[in-house]
Amino acid sequence: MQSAERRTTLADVAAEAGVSVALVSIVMRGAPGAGAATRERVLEVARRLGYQPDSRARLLRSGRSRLLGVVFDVRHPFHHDLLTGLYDAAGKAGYQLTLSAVTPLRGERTAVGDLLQDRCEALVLFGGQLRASELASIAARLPVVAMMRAARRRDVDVVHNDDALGSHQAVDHLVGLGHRRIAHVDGGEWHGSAERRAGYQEAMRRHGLAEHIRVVSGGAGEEDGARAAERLLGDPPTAVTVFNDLSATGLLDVLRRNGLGVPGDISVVGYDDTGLSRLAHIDLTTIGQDIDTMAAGAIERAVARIEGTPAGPREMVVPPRLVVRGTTGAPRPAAGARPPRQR
Amino acid sequence: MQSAERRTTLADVAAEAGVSVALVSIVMRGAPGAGAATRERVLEVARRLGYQPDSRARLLRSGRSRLLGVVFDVRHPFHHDLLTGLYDAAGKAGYQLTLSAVTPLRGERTAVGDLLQDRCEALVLFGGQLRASELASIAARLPVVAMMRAARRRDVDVVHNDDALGSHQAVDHLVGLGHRRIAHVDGGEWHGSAERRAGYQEAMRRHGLAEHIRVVSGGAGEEDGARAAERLLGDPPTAVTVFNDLSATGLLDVLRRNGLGVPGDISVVGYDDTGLSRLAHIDLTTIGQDIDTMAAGAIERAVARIEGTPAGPREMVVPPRLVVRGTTGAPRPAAGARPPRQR
DNA sequence: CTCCGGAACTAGAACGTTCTAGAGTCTCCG
DNA sequence: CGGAGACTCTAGAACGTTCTAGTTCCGGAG
Repeated sequence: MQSAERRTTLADVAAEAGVSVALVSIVMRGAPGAGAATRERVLEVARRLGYQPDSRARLLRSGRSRLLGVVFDVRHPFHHDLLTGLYDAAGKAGYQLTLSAVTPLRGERTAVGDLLQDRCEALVLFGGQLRASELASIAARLPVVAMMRAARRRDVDVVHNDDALGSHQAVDHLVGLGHRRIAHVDGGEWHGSAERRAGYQEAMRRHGLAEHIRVVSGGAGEEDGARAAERLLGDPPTAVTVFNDLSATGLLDVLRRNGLGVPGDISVVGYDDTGLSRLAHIDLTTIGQDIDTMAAGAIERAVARIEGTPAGPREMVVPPRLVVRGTTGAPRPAAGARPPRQR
Repeated sequence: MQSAERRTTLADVAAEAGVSVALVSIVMRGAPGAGAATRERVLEVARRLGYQPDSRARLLRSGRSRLLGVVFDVRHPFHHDLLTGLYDAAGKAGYQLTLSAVTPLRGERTAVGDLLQDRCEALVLFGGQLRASELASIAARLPVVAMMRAARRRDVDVVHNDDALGSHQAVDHLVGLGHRRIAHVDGGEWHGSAERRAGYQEAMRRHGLAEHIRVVSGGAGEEDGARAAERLLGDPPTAVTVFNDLSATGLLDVLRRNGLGVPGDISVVGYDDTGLSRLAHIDLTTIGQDIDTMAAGAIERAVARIEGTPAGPREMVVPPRLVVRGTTGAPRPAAGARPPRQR
C-alpha cells in the first residue's frame, strides 16, 4: 500500500549515511559547515532514498515561510496573465507563491482564510469585493497588496493601472487621426469604470471637444457592448472608446451587422489587450496594461512590508500603453458634420 | 513593526483562558472531551486574541495533510474552467486544493517539485509534457491523476474526454443535416488530436462516406485554422470539423473574408465549448467537454488511491456533448457535387 | 461507605525540520 | 611545545500542533 509507508526523513538519511541529523540538514540546505567528502556522500544517500524535504516542518521551525498568498478569480482571463508575472517576480525576490482561487462556489473570504492558515507572510488580492472593514481586519494581521482596486486606504498597498491615462491615450490617438465626435461606453459598476469614464471626459475637454462628450452606459460583458451599440446607431459618432475588450467585441459585432464599416465609418478602441483583441478578425486597437511592471510592483511592495522597510507611498499607479491595431483609422472626409451613412 | 510580533498560538489562548494547551486544541477542533462552559470560554478568548490555527504544525503532527496538489497551465483557458470544478469536488470529499501553476518561465517539473515539498497526498496534472519515465517516478511516490492526457499507463490514473466520441457527435450532427463532403482540420501534436482525427475518420466510414474523408493539417492556434482554411478554399467541402474552438475561429474568419457564407456555404464545428465559441458574432457550434464529471472523477480517483480502495480501472473516459449554435446548417440544395460558389 | 464508570481535563511525547552551543580535530605560529 | 583559530561535526532544544495515557472529580449503584 503506497500511502502506508512513511516517507523518508532527515533521520533516515542520517542513519544510512552514518552522520547526525543536523549535518544532513546542513548539507541539504547547502549551508556552510560540512566537509566536501561527507557532503558528497550525504547527497548520494539522499538521492538514493528519494529524500524530499518537508516544507511544513521546515517552515514551522524557521518562523518565516517565505510564502506569498495570492487570491485570484478563476473566471477572469486577465488574472491569469497577471499570475505569470507574479510567479516570475516572486521567484526573483526569493519568495514562493501559494494560490487560492475564487470560483462561483468559493468566495473570497474562504480563499483568504485558507491562505491565513498557510502562514503566508503577505497577501496579494486581485480585484475582489471585500468590504473595506474586512480588508482592514486582514491588513491588521499581515501586509496586504490589493491589485486592480480603487481603494485609497492607509492600511493596504494598492497597485493598479492608470485608468484615466489609458482613456487619455485612447482619446489622444483618435483625435490625432482627426476624430472629434468620440463617444465612450462605460463599464457600469466594475472597478476602473469610473476612472476610465472620467479620463475620457477630461481628455475630451483638454482637446476642446467638451461639446462632443457622450457617455453611453455599458458593462463588462459582450452583451453590454452590443446594447450600447444599438443605442449609438441612431446617431453614430465617428469613434468610440469602450470600457474593455469584451464589451468592444460585442459593440463591433452590432455595428458591422448594421452596415457600419470599422474603421471606415467608425473607429473603436478597447481596453486590456486581452487575447480576444489579438484575434485576426477582431484585431482591436486597445489599451494594454503593463502586466510585468504591475506584478513586479506588487511583489516589491509586499516584500518591503514584510521586511519592514517603509517603502514610500502606498499607492502605485502604472501607466498603460496604446496598442494600435485594425479598428482605428482616419474618419471619412465629410465626417464630423453628420453621420457618414444613413442606417 | 507588524511582522515582528509573534502570532498567537494555542499556548497563548491556553494561558489566557487558564486551561491546558491540549484542551484548547480539543475545543478548536470541535472534538469531544470538553465541557460546554469551558468550550464557550475558550472560544471567546481565541476570538479575542485573534487566534488562527497553523496548518503547518497541525499537518506536521497529524501525518495526513488532506491536500491535493494541482498543476495547471496559466495560459490554457480550459484549465481554469476545470479548476472551478475541482475545487468543488475536492471540498465535498473533505480535501483542500493547493495549486501550482505552469507559466512560460516556470516549467512543469518546478511546479510538481513545489507540490511534493508541500506534502500533498496526491497530484492532479492537467495536460503537460512530462515524459512517461518522469511520470512513473512521481507516481512511485504518491498517487497521480493525469487529466487530458492520452497516457495509457498502469501507474497513473487517467481522466479525459472521449475525443473520438466528440468527433462522432460532430460528424453525426453534420450528416444529419445532409452533409456528405465533410473535412477535418486536425490539431497537430496536441493531446487529443490523434483521437479526434481517428474519430472523424471512423464516423465518416460508418456513414459510408469513406471516399469523402479529408484531413487538413492544422494546430491549436487561430493562425493554424486560418492556414487550413486557405488550403480548403481551392475545393471547399460543405462542412468542417475543427480540432478546437480557437482554430475554428481562425478558419471562420478566412472563410468569410473569402466570401463563403457560414453556415450557408459551409458549416463549421469546433471543440471545447470555450467562452470564445459563445461570443455572439462567432456563435460556434462545438463539442463541450463535461467539466464537472471530469473534475469529480479525478478527485474521486485521487481520494480512492489515497485511502487505499482499489477503485477499478485506471482510465476514465467522459463523454462530451454537442452544443449546436449558429455555424452549422443544411447544405445548399445543389451541394455535394461541386463547390457552391467560385472563389 | 466503597467502588466503579464516565466526563473533564492535563502532562508530555511526537511530527521533521532548523538552530544554538559546544565538542573534537587539525593546522599554524609564536 | 602550547595554544589560538578554523574547520567539521553532534546533541538537544525549539517551532505549534495532535495524540496517548493518564489523573482528578463526581454521581450513583452495590
